[in-house]
Amino acid sequence: MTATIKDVAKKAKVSTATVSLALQDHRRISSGTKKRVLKAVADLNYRPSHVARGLVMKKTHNIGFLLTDDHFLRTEPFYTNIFLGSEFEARDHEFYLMLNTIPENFDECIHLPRFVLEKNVDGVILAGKVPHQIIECLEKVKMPMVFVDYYPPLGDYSAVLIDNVSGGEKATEFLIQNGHTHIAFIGGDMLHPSIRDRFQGYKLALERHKINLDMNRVVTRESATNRSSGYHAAKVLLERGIKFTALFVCNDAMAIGAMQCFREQGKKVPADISIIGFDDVLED
Amino acid sequence: MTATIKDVAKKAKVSTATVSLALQDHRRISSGTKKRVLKAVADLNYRPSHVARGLVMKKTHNIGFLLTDDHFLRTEPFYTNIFLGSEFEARDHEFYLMLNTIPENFDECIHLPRFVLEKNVDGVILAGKVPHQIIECLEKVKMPMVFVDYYPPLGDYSAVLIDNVSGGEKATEFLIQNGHTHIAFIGGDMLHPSIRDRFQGYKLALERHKINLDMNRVVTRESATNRSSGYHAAKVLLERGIKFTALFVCNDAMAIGAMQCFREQGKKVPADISIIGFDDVLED
DNA sequence: CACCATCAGTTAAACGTTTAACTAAAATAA
DNA sequence: TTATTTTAGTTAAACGTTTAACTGATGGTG
Repeated sequence: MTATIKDVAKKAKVSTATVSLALQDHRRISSGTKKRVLKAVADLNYRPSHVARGLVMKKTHNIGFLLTDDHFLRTEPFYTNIFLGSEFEARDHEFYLMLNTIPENFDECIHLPRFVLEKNVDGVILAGKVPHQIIECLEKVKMPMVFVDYYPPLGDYSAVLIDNVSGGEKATEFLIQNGHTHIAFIGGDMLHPSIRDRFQGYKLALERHKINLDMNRVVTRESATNRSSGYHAAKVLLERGIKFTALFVCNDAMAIGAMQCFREQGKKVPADISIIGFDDVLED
Repeated sequence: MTATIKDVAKKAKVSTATVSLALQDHRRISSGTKKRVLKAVADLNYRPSHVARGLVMKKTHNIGFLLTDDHFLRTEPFYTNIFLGSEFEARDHEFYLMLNTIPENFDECIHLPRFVLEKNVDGVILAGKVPHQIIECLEKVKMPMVFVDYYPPLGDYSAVLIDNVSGGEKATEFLIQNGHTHIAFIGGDMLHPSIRDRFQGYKLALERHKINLDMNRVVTRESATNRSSGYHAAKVLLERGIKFTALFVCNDAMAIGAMQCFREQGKKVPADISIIGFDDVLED
């Protein structure tokens, strides 16, 4: 089968310990021996077994990646991208990523991912909004955690976030810079902290420029944050018949939907309406 | 730390071998002892270590999942869905799935996934079209493989496929059944076997019903198979000014794009044009 | 009664690594 | 010279399982 450390040791005429140390470039091993070992390794096409190493080191070199299945399946590949990026980075550091989606209605710790139960990961990444239940469960077993694009309402955690307030502010600011004063806003699920923050940024920018906030130009009744809700929101906005020359949409998926609506209504983008989104998602 | 088999053995006052056997429900162990062991297991919240087990059994209970990164990132979550389904099924059988995306321009075996090199998977699933290079590499190391939604041009492999010809036939047949005789076809990347087969099904259905194939009703010049190419193809079709009351689009992503085009042009679906797609992808 | 099966478990080796503790030889210091 | 340190390795235990081979006890058979 595959070569093991013993085969390498035999071939290089040293002990397995020497092979192990040589591969770690340990100073205890002379450079001559290191060369011999490395040659044997190359000849036999040897790679240390992840599993065996994990067993003795009590480190699995695996990272769990948790998100709700609907996040994973979103048409807009936002979280898929985050997963992919994590995988690249993990690979660079010789880690594996194990994905585990969880149902949104995560009822009990019954569904605690196996890799947690089997201590098969050294820590987990939680992407997007996850049920609070699972956070508690993970905390109970002292599993190292880091959040991405979500911060739990209570507790003290490590998280990778973007500055949504400032982002929303900059987007709005950009429109103002371009001479717009009648700027509408379309939001989706306003329960989501990111969306709320972007709206907050929108308001701050208007305030700074002494433009007063007209709630007739704001549509935040959609419960989803996807294309079709963007489409609907745009329709609602048009039906109100109020003037707006620019539009800040809380994310790109909704922005795409909105653009589609405008196109159907014969409005040109950006000739008639300037639109700015958020996320850098491609239309197709 | 976590309980090991030794802790269980101690608590149940048996040897570790007995614990192991009891958990496998081995007939060598009396039911009384089994009860005791199971109780200890429950009390200590014990789960066998995936890693240690893998080491001795020479089975990792991991499955590699390989697809090209662009497949994974497609807006249309087709492969993401396949991945998710595989994960569910794997979970049911106590397997883990390790995803590894590969660049499309897979140049050399340099990029052979680590989990293959480290013998960290028992086999791999290859989803969608993958570079032939990697198939050869995997074959060289005798890695068990199964293809999903793709069959390599040469060789003899296990694969999970749908019957695209028959599917295309049924879709077209359905339109015919509903009284249509002027049925257009929109295709995407015609190099892809699945798309070609669906087109083949379209032709077969027409033939069976003595409707002759008019290539003016067929648009197959798009190189992509996504929303925007569907949009363009629909536009091309309309511009030809030829009559068609129904349309079979080779997949749902393109169908959605086509519908969008029709809507913008003021055509009602299905009042003016009946459309059938392929894949069961949700619009949003 | 001697012999053989069956039952219910235990012992110990094995899987492929890492690493603390040891050793033997060579170099340095006193 | 002897004592000490440094160098360059080796030995063996450990990680948490599984399982083939073994052990004793009990029961059945001729």
